[in-house]
Amino acid sequence: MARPREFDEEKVLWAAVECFWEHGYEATSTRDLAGRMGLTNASLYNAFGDKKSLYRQALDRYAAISFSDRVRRFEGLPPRAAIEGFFREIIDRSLKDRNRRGCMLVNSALEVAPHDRDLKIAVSDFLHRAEDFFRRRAEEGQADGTIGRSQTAEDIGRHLLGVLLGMRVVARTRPERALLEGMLRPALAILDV
Amino acid sequence: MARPREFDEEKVLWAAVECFWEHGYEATSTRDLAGRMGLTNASLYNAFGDKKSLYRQALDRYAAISFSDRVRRFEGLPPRAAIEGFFREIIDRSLKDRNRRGCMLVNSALEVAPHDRDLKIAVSDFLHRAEDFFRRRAEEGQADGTIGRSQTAEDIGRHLLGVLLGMRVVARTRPERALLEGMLRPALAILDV
DNA sequence: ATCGTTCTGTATCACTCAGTCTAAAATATA
DNA sequence: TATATTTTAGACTGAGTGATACAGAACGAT
Repeated sequence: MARPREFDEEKVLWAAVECFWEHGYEATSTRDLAGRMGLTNASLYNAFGDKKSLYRQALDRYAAISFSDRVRRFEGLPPRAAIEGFFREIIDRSLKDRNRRGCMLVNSALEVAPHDRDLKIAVSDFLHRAEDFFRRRAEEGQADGTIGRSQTAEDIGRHLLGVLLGMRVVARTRPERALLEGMLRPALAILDV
Repeated sequence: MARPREFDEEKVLWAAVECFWEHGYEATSTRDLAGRMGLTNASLYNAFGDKKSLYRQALDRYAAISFSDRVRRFEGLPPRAAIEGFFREIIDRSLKDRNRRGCMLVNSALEVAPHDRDLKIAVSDFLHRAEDFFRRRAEEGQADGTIGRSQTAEDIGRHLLGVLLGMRVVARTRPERALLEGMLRPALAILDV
């Protein structure tokens, strides 16, 4: 019925993800965004609403690609392999990340979630999902005897969530392999039978 | 020889700490700062230099009071008590923190350190000091037999640093006692003989 | 072909930003 | 009391902020 979009919504949204991911919410201006997304200010507001709405859409897209997808790829594996593989991938990604962008979800947990109700709920939900991923793997491993019972599955889930977030923080300031792997080693030892 | 300052530098600097601590660097304007510090824009620039310089001074002050002081209070205790006490205090503080400010050092590790060389060095230094605190306690505990040797003192230091940072992240979005304590429990179990 | 809708580009809005300038006010020394 | 020095107060700057208005171009439906 009307004139169609000239741009690829997926592509330009991912450009927004990269802006917000690297510089955070406040330090990214709508002009930076329009420039990197390759469209005008008017088109940006027309297609994505205001800045906060665009941030939310970018965060959801990031989460779908960088978090939900990872969970999906690992949750089918044997419990220990799932946990180890998950962390190994995080470490490798962190060390390859030349811009030290870290994890957009963690960045937003500190910068925007404490001051925005909607984003707090969204981020909190992702933290829950990461915790659940670890807890379920622990439950499975304890059931099939590949993971020990010295700690409850709940505590293992909470603990691994903590280690994951700690890695994400450290990776933005001290992306060192020895540090990240040394951080992980005792966590994996807890899983031993 | 000249007109003396009308304000207490310590008090107004602490007001700046609270601004930056709660809202971060970008979301805090120099007018917010001047207002909360109770002095004019000109006095602010005269006394503390530009915004970045003020942030650095605020961060150093925060670290001295909230980090260095804590390390000092616990490093004399028996190793296990030092580690446990350190974490218990973090948990209690996090749960009492109604504004969910978290830890200013961690906040700056994510927001400003990745984009500023000087602050990166400063924050990295604090991460090293936290890691060293835990590692030294582990060394002492392994020497006197109160901490097990299943993991090296280096890895214990790295791991506890990770858990600490993870707690600080989680506390800003999900400040729940069960989560924080469950996160810690397996970490302390690693210390068992 | 025309109408109605939605797009894009430009221009601009009112506002805030970090930072500076000027001049009056205040005080220690001489 | 006179002078030198520093702090105040508040107006001011130019650049940048998020967001909008408007005109015209591009298209599908009729």
